[in-house]
Amino acid sequence: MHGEFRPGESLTLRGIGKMFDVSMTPSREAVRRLVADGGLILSASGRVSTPELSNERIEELASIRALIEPELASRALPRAHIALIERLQTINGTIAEMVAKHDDVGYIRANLEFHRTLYLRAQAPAMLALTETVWLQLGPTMRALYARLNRTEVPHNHRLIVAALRAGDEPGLRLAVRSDVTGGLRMLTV
Amino acid sequence: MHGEFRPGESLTLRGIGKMFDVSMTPSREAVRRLVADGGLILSASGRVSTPELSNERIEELASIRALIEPELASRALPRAHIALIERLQTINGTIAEMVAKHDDVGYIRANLEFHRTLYLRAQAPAMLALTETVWLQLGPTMRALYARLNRTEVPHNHRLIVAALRAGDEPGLRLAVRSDVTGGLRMLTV
DNA sequence: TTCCTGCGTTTGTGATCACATTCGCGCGCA
DNA sequence: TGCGCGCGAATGTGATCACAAACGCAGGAA
Repeated sequence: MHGEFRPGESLTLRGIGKMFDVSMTPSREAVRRLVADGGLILSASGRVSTPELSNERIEELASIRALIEPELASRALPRAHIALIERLQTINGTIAEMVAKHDDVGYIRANLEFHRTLYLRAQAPAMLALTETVWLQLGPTMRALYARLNRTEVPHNHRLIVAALRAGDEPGLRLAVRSDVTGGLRMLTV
Repeated sequence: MHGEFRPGESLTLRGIGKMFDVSMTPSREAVRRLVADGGLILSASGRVSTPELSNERIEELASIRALIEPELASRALPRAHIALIERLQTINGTIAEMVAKHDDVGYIRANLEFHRTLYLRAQAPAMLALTETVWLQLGPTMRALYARLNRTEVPHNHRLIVAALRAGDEPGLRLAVRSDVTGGLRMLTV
């Protein structure tokens, strides 16, 4: 999910086991879970690798994000106290640090934390879980994107999201979230 | 997904293994996969059971269906030839049979097949997979519902869906799908 | 009757093994 | 130089085992 693996990277059960000092059994269970969620793909012969998404698939996943995430943001809006908004601004600060350090994985992690922090307020665990499933599928691909473009600042849409939250502007919030979600992924499709 | 298990039913790895004449290992992997998708829940001590959904959770899952499924139907609409529409009507016939036989599991299975057949035309595999994840979570609960109410005919909304497809009526299709999806689940919340 | 306490049984966990399949690299041939 | 064949290494699969934890039922105390 955080882009620690590149698209198409292949993994082995024994290798994963060594990473975490466990035997093959726990590796297999973890892999099975990730495969179920689309975070890893299983070849016909049972080999495991990170997904290499086609452009169509990327667009589809972006559509799903554009469908669900504005809804989550909208549900979070009535419950967004000032403490939450400040927390989001702090995370934006972290994002700025990651941009400065050119830490791609850190950037993705902080970016997703921004969204998750907001959506947690929606009190919609199943919807959030579904969204995280989509993030999981996009992880390796997002890494490939952010490594390519050279960001200089925090995404503009994050500031728009915070502003809309402050103003209680529901349509503005939906639009800002939608733009933030589709904006980054649009440049993924080569 | 098809409601073969009641909500809160508990399963054991060794028991599942016996069902399919395999050892614990394949059972564990299958269970892990279903747990990842929310089709089964894992207690703190590792015991496995089917989920007993709260009313809030049922409403949330219904919202997700109401959000995604009209989108899938809408994407399928331009590609819905006459052959597809006839296939949907055939499935409606199967549903009528299941109603007559009071076969709850068969009813759920045919009902989901109706939706899946339509959505497959949307050419959106990730979106369909997400939707099936939701169906999976609702499976045991749907069984509990359909066993309770005594249906006498095919759901009216299924006929509306077919009519909207024939007419190429996109707003009507979205509405019919949305009604079909939320209608059944509304009476679940006791 | 109700609650608590033990204890035997059931259950999940992680490790390990044998085996069939597949991969990938190098050799040899054209 | 390019292509196909073959063999050894690597990999996933399913089974089994030892062990610790949890469960659930029975018996006893209040």
